[in-house]
Amino acid sequence: MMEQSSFQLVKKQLTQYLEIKGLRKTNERFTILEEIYNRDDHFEAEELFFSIKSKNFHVSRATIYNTLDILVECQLIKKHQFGNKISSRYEKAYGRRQHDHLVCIECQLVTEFCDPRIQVIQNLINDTFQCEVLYHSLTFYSKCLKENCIHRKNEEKK
Amino acid sequence: MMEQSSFQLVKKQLTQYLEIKGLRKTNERFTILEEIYNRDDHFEAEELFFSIKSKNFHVSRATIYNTLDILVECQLIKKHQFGNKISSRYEKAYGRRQHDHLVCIECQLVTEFCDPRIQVIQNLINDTFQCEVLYHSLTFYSKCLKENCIHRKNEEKK
DNA sequence: ATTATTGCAAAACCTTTGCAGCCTA
DNA sequence: TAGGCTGCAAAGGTTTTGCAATAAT
Repeated sequence: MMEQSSFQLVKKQLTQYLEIKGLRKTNERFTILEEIYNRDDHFEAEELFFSIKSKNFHVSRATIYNTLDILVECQLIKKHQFGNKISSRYEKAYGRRQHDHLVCIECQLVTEFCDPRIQVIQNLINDTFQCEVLYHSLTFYSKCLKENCIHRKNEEKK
Repeated sequence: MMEQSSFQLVKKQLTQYLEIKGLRKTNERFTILEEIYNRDDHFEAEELFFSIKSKNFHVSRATIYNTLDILVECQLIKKHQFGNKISSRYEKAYGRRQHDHLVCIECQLVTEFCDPRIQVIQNLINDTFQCEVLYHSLTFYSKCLKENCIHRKNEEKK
């Protein structure tokens, strides 16, 4: 879990963004931010909805989605769409270095990795097409890395 | 448009796949295949549905989706999920070299590119995580490359 | 007091599913 | 003629929207 002092920085970041944009500083928004920064996974909106609910806060789905959009805009979280699932996934972004993902095609376990070559490719794209890439998505798909994955076990049984 | 002789190869490919899998060779499946191979874009299921309809064939959505799944399985098409749109997109795959995509964040124009470095990264992932990557998705997002893009024009007006 | 934000439910959107009837094998 | 495939419509899952009530400024 993130240290309390670090979370204060994130909270301050959001406060500033809301002020600059003339948006309101509501309890819901900070509750959602805190729940996200207490997680360490790549979660779906629905999972966030239930994890907040389980702590006896109540925030509606509409507010969850609204706030997720805001947090993406101010770059406190990142949004991903891993191709083998329909719903979007999110992860906290503050203070984290650029990375990409390796996803299990069966259980959706997400593993992170960094590779500087992706930046080299991006620079080449910029030059070749005379454009400015704003962001990218790179995901590799393989079967599970998890030793005790139920799908891996199924495979061994065969 | 693909030459007729090339399409015959694709059709044969599908025929063989259906036979091997014990699936039936229906008119609908070949009609869909043909329509796909007459296109040169990255299309959505709904677009395919209407382009077939406009030619006075009739194929239901259920059959479109069913057949798209089959064509992905036998690798005659590829399925993509570009993050800024919800629905999946497809493109023909037969005889095409591996490539990735650059997508306009406003009008969704798709441009293709190749870079051998992605294979280098993939090999490193395999070694590092002792897994076997089955496929990948790499997409760069930028504003439009199209000279006469409506969004680009809007930008110039500002 | 003003008006952005919330919660709720309905709608929208893409995709899947159930089932009766059709058609391939 | 057996059963996989189709079309249709309904259902499913995720996300968005309309609107009245609430709360931040």
